[in-house]
Amino acid sequence: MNLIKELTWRGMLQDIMPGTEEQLNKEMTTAYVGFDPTADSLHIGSLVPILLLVHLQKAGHKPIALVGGATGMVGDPSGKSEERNMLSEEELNKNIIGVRSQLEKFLNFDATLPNAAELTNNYDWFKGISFLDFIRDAGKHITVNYMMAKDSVKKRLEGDSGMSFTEFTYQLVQGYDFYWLYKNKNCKLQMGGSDQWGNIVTGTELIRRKTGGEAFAFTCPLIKKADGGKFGKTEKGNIWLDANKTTPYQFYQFWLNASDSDAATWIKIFTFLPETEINSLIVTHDANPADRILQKKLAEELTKFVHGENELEKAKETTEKLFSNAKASVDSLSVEDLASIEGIVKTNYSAEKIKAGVDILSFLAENSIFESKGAARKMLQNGGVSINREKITDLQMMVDKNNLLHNKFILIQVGKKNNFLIAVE
RNA sequence: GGGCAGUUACCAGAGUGGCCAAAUGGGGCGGACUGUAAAUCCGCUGUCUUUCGACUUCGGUGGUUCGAAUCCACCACUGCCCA
Repeated sequence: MNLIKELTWRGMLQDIMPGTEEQLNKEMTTAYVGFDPTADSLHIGSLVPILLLVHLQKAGHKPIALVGGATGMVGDPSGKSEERNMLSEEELNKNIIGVRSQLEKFLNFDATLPNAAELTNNYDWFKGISFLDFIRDAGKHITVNYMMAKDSVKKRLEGDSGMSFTEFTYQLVQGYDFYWLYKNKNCKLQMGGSDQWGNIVTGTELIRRKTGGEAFAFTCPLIKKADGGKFGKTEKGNIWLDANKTTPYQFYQFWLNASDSDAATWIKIFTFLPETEINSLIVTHDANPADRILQKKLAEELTKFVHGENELEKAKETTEKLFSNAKASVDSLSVEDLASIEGIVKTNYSAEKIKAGVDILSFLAENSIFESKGAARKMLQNGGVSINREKITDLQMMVDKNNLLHNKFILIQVGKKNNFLIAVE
């Protein structure tokens, strides 16, 4: 399989350095992608770089995932309009462990393979390099003029928040990573998001000047929504790959909610389905967009990829229960149905209080569905709250045992998509 | 070290003594329409609260004033220029 051709039709190729394809065709090539340990889990924004590594390995090359323990301490100015806050070392270490364990799920680390994946942490080599060593070894080979010409730097110089020396140095630090991997692991290729292009090129430049060797690079486009919105953010923040932070159900829902135009682009990027299959899916989808064939397939494939078959099934079941009969009365949900709903917010509530009756505002606030009664009131007035699928507009309403489903549950919806299940016992 | 400009809510950005919880735009949330899309339209968006009202906000601390985001002093931070 030709990696470059594969990535091209999938729309995963933005910039590519001349000679990269030849290099890949010539021999098994080692390539790396860097991941930022800014949080203890990766989110779906990191999914594309991960997929680059997976595709690379599938094509018979050797992937290295680099966790930026050192670079994380510096802070990448790319795409940032302001100086970043520094993470404490402790936080950083926690994050590195989290990120590392996730990457392990997606790549094949079987050491018997010639192209087994590898994980590295650039802190391992940076910790032994002194500042003086660094500015002599790396700094001497790259001019400030060169570094200033980078987009990430230029933007910050033109802006009005300035840039610290620390962040200015970032590209050199990242460049040194590439050089180090080139020298020690025969890594000749770096991949990443297109915002990384500048940093990556500094690396190839450093390699060329220090060793006279040749290194290559390509980047993938940054994923955007068709309406220009930020990808991967919802009202609840990032979509994480960690099931504890974003449940598989929420994860599944995120993809299911993709717009038509996004779904067609995303299914190529985020799934491994072959071109012919995707094309026919698109045709089917266009014939009847309301069925959302693309969204469903996208959501299925990805949830399976990230969380596994089991979790996918559960996510689909929950979706089925909460949405497919949304118009039907709640009575159609059995005790088992309700008890086994997974992935949504569940809370317990005291049976005594229900027996006595609670006013709706207190009830919503006490169950942390809203932060305060005031917030609950506003939402109620906006017509955004349903109890057991019936829209509530009466602010005085009392919640009591008549509202219990199967004597035990209360199903609350805020908006169309936010479901809460209260178990009363 | 010197000079100049600035710091307002999630972001951008108006407001330069009372009509300011603070314009406007973006973002976010909710509603209508739909397909759990997109586009469009409508509402909400400091906190708490029985929509009364109370409380806390305009970098920080003090002050002037009946009254301060607005005036004064000092401090902090940021940017630009000079050394």
